Amino acid sequence: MNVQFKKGVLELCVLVLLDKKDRYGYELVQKISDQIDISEGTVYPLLRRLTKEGYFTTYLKESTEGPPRKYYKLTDVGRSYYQSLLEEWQEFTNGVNQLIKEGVIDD
Amino acid sequence: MNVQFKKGVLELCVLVLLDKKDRYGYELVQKISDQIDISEGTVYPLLRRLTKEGYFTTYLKESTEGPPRKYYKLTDVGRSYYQSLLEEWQEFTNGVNQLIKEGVIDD
DNA sequence: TTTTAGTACCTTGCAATGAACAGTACTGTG
DNA sequence: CACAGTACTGTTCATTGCAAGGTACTAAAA
Repeated sequence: MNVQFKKGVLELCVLVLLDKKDRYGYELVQKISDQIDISEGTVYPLLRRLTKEGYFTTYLKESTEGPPRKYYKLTDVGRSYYQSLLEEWQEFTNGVNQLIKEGVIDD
Repeated sequence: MNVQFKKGVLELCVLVLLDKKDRYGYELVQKISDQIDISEGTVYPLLRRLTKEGYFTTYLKESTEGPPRKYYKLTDVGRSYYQSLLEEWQEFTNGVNQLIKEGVIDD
């Protein structure tokens, strides 16, 4: 899986998953890994940065399956940011896919 | 336009456009800029790298509209690389879009 | 009790690449 | 000649995912 493609997208993936419900870090890693190959070591610094920037808040919650979990919760600012990032992603991929189409059909 | 999304994709864009016909650098910049916002300063080092790696060959051609143009031509190796990169892109964006869908519909 | 395995979180140095900037060179036109 | 448009080049920097290497908690097995 091309590392460079992934840049900038992890952020979007995390935001998407948190839009609907709070999740803990390991869970985010697992959900994302279902679809794209990522490194766990990447996600935590990212979560910390986005929290620091005000997009998430965090809280601890005891778990019956292991150690306490640190949950991440999207803020209003985070939700707003997510929506603009999602738009950018769609605009961007449409542009690339358009180019792919043009490349294929000539001009 | 999110800079990080673009990483790794410029390569694909250039390869796509050259798959069907030889093009010169400035033309590539223009065609890509039609769809996504890029910096000219980025493309030439990329073209040089991909040429060095054997994916393109180059030739000069006089132009009636300005200075001579340096054309880029995809090699067989380049074509092969393009096809695998295209597959990766599609796999990757499918994965991300799947996550976006899941994020939206919950789990 | 200690060890192990699974769960869950954290840190650091590095590689890669797009942007921004600052040029150079060619050609035709005014 | 100067200018504008065409076309190409080089360098430094910021950003972020990877890989590697941990730490800590809990329950179950030895």
